[in-house]
Amino acid sequence: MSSEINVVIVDDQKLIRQGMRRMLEDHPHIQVVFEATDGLEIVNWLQENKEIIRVDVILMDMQMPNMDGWEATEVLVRSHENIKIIGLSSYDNEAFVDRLMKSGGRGYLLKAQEINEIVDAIEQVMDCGYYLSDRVPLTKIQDFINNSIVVPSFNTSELTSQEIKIVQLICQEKTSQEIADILFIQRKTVEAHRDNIMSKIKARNMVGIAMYAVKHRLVKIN
Amino acid sequence: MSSEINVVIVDDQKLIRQGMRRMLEDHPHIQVVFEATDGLEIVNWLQENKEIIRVDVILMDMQMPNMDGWEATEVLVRSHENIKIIGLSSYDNEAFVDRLMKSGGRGYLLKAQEINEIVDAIEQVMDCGYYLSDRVPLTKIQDFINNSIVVPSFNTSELTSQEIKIVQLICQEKTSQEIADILFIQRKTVEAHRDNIMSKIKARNMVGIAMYAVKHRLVKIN
DNA sequence: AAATATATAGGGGTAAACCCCTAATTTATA
DNA sequence: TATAAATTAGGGGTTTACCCCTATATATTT
Repeated sequence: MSSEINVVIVDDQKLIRQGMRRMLEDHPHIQVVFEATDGLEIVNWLQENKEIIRVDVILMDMQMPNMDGWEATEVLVRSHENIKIIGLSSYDNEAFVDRLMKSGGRGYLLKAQEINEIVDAIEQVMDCGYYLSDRVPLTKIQDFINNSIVVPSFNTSELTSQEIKIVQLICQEKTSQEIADILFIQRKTVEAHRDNIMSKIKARNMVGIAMYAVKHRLVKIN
Repeated sequence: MSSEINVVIVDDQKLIRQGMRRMLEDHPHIQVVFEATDGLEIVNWLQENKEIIRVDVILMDMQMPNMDGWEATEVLVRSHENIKIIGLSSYDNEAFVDRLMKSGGRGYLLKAQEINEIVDAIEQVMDCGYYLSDRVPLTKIQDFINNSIVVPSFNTSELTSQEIKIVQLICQEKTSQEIADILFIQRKTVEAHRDNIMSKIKARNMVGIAMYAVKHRLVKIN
């Protein structure tokens, strides 16, 4: 399944970028399609090139001028939800990993790590959606899996905040009437919203809505 | 005695499977007869091929979608008692080892371990029935020897494999009729299964089933 | 051998979901 | 300010989900 993965490298150090690119060149199914020197550059570049070039994975340094890796990740997961961001850092720091994952990152790598593991990470992120290195303590991983909520402060997705409320209630197995009672609106209104949601996200039924909510982390999985 | 050992590799990562297979190819008395990507696949495959191919050892990853290594082990030690299952994981976690041994596993290996140790483990399991790595504290080993009763508690994943199939199709937004057509059974049968699933997992509707599937990782989230 | 679990399938009814449609008011944005 | 988007609500029809029930064959477990 992992055929032709388009990767972008974001790091302020040229040496790192080039080294990474070289190493990835040994893996023909991985294409480095762009290099950026900081968060701002990649955000702007994607804005202009999103229609032209498909980007699957971004290898993002954390410590960078102008806009650091965490900030850039927060911005990009909202505007380019299908791009998977893997953090890159010299520091094996738990708080760093934490923050990145909360920002919407899909994995965290150390620069000291071997190329195999980087390729692994890219492939695993493409296949499973996430990559968590062996080093990351298990408790952290479970923590992460359990609390993988990111309540979209902003308009994350294409859904409005009222629609998101309805989506969340649907995920709690509420019927339209129950949702109406909770939100003090009419059942017909809930149904109108629900139908809108379905056509927006191209869902066939409420299960589709629930799966969307999970995928876009609109709900907490206990 | 260890002549011609038939091995199955179960891991969701192709890289791991292929690497393992390659490494085992250097040992001509070990044959890799099948690769599966998750617990469900190996359970189903064995069901269909138990008469045709003899399987001696299964190298089973722990963290997998659909049905994880522990669940699969619990199922398989019941239905195929002569197959010896060696756990495989990236995590050197005592609780993981514990749970696997309680599920009926015969040994636990780290992916980081060298191929020699993996071959060792396979041979030792064939000869002695068990393999416990040097890392495992001695007390643990004695624990196992003393309490080497396989406590197959129950169906961990309270769902049967047919039910899991239906759950997965529900998560793909299929209607009962569509599921029936896919599984070559009647719509009424699918509905009976669905109702059973709902009462088992205490779901109110299909969204509840989808959320359960997510929580218990019966489905992959892309 | 008996009890239990699983997979199968059907009858029949109610409520909800689903899928069209229109349309008013409010809020945000160009 | 004009336009667009969001929120609200309703009419009406078809399909599906949901919730009872029974029942048989097979497989597994005790």
